[in-house]
Amino acid sequence: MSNCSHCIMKRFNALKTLTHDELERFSDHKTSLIIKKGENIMTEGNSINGLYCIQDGKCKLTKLNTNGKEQIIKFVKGGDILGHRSILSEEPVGLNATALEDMRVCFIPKGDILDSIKDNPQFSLNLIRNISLQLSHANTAISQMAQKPVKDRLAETLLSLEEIFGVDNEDCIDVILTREEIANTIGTATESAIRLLSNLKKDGVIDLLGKKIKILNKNALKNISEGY
Amino acid sequence: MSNCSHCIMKRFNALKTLTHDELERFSDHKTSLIIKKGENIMTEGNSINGLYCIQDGKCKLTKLNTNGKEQIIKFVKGGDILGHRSILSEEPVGLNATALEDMRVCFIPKGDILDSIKDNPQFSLNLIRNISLQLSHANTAISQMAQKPVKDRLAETLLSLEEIFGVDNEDCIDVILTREEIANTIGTATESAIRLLSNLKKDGVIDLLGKKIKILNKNALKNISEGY
DNA sequence: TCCTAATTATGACAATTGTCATTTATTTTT
DNA sequence: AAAAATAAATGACAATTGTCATAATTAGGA
Repeated sequence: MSNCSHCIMKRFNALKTLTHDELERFSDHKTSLIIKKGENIMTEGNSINGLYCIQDGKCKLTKLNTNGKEQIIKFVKGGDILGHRSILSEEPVGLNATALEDMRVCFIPKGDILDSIKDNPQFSLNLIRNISLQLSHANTAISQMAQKPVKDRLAETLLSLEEIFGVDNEDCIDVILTREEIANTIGTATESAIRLLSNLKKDGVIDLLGKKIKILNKNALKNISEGY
Repeated sequence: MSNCSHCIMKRFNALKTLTHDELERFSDHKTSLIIKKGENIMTEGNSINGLYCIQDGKCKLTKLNTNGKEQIIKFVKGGDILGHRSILSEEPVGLNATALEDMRVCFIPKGDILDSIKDNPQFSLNLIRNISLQLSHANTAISQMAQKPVKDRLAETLLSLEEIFGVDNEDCIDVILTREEIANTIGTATESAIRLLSNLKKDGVIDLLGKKIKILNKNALKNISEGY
């Protein structure tokens, strides 16, 4: 099994402040998992006793609404961590993390994380910053969901997906989502999402190649996302 | 000037874990402020160098959208604290805090807070939990804004306002908001909020006494908020 | 108090968005 | 490769929500 000291994860996020010794301790106790597309890493309401480090692959964080609809709150990819909020707050997990493709994930037991939090103030501060930044993003999302029309939110979401996942060798946004998942991200009916995507294509702002989406005119999208 | 050791604040939130010595230190360095209705305690984008303890009065936390509309993210009242997110994350303030009525507020300099965070792990953990809980609420709000119709969101908001502020001696929700502020909370046009409030009154679910709102049938509101 | 300004309320209409039905295309399974 | 299942696309229509105009009411200042 690979060693945390050499893991790409330690270049990212809060983990980059961990010492060699701490990483060795993680190595000794960690377990590596393969999560298949469609499976959950974490499930809303469950409690967890450790931190998940995403080595590779993409997943969606979702919340099931009282009306039974799925809302996608956030996308997560290699280099990100999951579960730290739940560890720190000692609350159950608030969101489902569902793999969008096969994933490689490491699980580090809660005890080791708490030890590092105690010993390494910089580590715990970075965890707090991570949560704090998420709160800031969430507040922005509330505002946009509440006040922007669906078309603007779609434009915003496409830009944000390219920002998060980058583009592949054909300049398409490098993530595969169903139209339903796009609809569940912006908070609209699947048919509406499909129609608005078609309109954007007709206007030459994006191109649709099967499920792949290519942004042709980023400025136009930015303008649409701001209501012009 | 009053002493933090005897302040009602210390019964609430993260502050309840502070020691007598810490509270004395706070007392020595704190400043008391009166914030008039309509004035800002904090302003979006500004940096702050301390923690605000709300002694008395109510305020709204808002975000200005790119389209110029105000979105109300959260309501805050006596016993709550403001600014800890910004202190911990070392980022500028993300929201405007605007007084809904005259307020009494204490300001405790950042240095004292950071000292307590370092010395008192329980205090810092409680701050994290506070932020973490806010994130959890924010995620729920995203989901509801995205997927629930305006009527449902209004019902939800009325219940939540009564939960937060309680009722006065006439059983009205104990906060005065304009129709525009209600609209900015649920994310709709002022006229729509007015119309839906009128409908709820016509249906006998609430009563409207000027700006005061009285919930007559909490169960009916709960059902509406869940789409029935 | 009266006057002015702001807020609340309501109507009429337009724009947006959702729902249902159906067709076409794509993916998965056999 | 064919069949079955799933997803995407589109039309028709209904429901929701927003905008603009205007009237009624309330609040705040001279």
